Amino acid sequence: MSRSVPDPSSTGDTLDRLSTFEREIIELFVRGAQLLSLPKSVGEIYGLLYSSETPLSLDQIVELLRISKGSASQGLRFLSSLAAVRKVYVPGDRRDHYEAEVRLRRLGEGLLRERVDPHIQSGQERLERLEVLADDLSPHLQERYQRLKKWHTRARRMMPFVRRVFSK
Amino acid sequence: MSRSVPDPSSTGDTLDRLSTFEREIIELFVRGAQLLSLPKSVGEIYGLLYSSETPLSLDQIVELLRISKGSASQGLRFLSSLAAVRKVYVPGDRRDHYEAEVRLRRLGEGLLRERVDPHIQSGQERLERLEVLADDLSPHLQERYQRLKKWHTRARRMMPFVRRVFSK
DNA sequence: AAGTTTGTTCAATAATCCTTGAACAAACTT
DNA sequence: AAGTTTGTTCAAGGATTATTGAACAAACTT
Repeated sequence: MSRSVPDPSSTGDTLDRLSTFEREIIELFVRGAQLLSLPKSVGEIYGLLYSSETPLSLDQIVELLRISKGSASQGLRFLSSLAAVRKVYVPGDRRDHYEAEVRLRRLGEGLLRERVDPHIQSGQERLERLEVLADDLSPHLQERYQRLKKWHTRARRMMPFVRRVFSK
Repeated sequence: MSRSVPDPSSTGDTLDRLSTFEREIIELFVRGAQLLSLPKSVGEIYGLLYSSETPLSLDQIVELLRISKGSASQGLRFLSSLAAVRKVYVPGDRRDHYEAEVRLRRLGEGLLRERVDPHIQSGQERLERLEVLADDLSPHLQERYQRLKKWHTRARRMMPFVRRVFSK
């Protein structure tokens, strides 16, 4: 199970198992996670799987990243829910192994589905519940209400389009 | 300085100064803030200004939302940095008054400029720093590196396009 | 069936982020 | 110039979120 070139600058007993390059890749995804306000561990796990040549099991991830089993388990579950990682069968090994989904398009789809769509949906419902109140409102609030509805319609119309940006 | 219809169901001494409708609008923006992982107070302030007929001063905001002066000040500063609110001159009043930028396009521009662009920029730099290491890498890591660069290029190319989505 | 491996759950802790309020500065008023 | 109004800053506290690790369950092995 050969891991790639270890960093010579690794310190003492830590005996890092990741090359400089891999660590840089991971950091890149950790920052990406920040941008999306996702936990650091999620970025780490995805980054590790992104750079790994072979699928990795939970305990390999735990060992390489030095995070707890709990974090790894939860992180993998989250990433699975986005379809950002998938389980792959490894002959002769009982453990689940994971690999990264590297097609940007699929990543985008998962994120939109899990994190944006629900908000658009709940905003939709909220606006609908306001509809009944909207009649006896000041002209100003009427205008603002109409504007909100317009935003919302546009957001909904935009979605399939945004999805397409990720394609190809 | 007439505020709009107070909610009849307001409880005791609180004597709410916001109508049901306004409160609903505010909650809508609080949820929106959540989606973007912004502080609740930022959503509240924007929601209040969005629904307000007249520009409001800091202490009016403090009073209406019952948040601290500090929160209001910081929230307004943040919203100003996005150009999501702007100061307006109110004759005969020494205080700054704020009103909401309600053009979706402008809001989108501010958000992209302040929260997305910097990340794309720093990712850019990070990738460039990796370039030098990229030569003596396993074929697999080479491939992943190329893919990352492709993502990045696409993200950059996408930006002006995304901006345009907000227009008109 | 007893023991092992594998992975999940969840309560406790750690880390992070938001809010408050008091102290301060700047600009105006008397 | 002393006092007031207006707004900012920031340390302390509160609230929220992430991570850990131990207990547990399920599936396999001997």
